[in-house]
Amino acid sequence: MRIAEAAERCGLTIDTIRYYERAGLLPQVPRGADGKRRFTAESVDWLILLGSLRKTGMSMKAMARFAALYRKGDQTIPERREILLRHAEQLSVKRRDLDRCEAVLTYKLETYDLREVNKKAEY
Amino acid sequence: MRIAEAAERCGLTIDTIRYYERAGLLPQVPRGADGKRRFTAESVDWLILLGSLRKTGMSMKAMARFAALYRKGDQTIPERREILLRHAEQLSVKRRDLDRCEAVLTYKLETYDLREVNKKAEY
DNA sequence: GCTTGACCTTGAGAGGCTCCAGGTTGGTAG
DNA sequence: CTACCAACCTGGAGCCTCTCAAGGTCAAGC
Repeated sequence: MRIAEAAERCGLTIDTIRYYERAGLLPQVPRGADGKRRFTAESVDWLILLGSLRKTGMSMKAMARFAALYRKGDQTIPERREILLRHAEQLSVKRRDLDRCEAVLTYKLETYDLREVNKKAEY
Repeated sequence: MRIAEAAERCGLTIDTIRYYERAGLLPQVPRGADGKRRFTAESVDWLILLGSLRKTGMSMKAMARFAALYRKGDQTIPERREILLRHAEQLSVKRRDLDRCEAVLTYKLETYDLREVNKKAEY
């Protein structure tokens, strides 16, 4: 498939995909006879993985490292495994950020409500 | 209190606080006779709110809008309320991102494990 | 043969920090 | 008293991650 379809399937934009390629985050993107990029189901999977990692805060540098390991072959699986495991831990940190924000918002909204009540009570 | 203490309490860096002030995200930061910024418990609360919003994806532009409303006084509370409510909805979107990433990671780790098993079986 | 649409590359610009150089001030040690 | 140090200040450069615009190529359809 071509870049437009790949973009739609993985949820990244066309520009971002090209940017990631330039940055070395994609393991070789073959081109058709027309010079245009061709993507397979696996490369879309890879993009989805990258997108997930990125959206949840992994840096491009770390993703580049991950991609480099991938290119080196299966003997790097233990290390890649480690990277993903460590990132999975980051997810709980992120969740805690969300929880904390939720608490702050709830509190803030409550104080707004209180003020509304007080205002009404004044008249 | 001074900026170092405020930074420690709200979890932002000193640089970020100054940056936010320049960007108009802080409702007036008074200075002492020495020309240095002074923060109160409330301004720390404000910084915590900003930090929470930022960490969970609100843009600085939106936060600037929020700050501008705040400066206009209590009659903007309904609108500020709306902004926070809408952001609270964003939190669930973020949570879904985390869930999706978790699923992707789990799947990926499983395939690594499978390969390990297969490799061992080959010999 | 001309237009249209999907792709291409290169490079600039935007958003959100982060860091650095160089300067001021206030308190403490000698 | 003076010298020094820590904590602050400002302005501006640099970095990361996109995002967009300009200008070019190519294939297909009218």
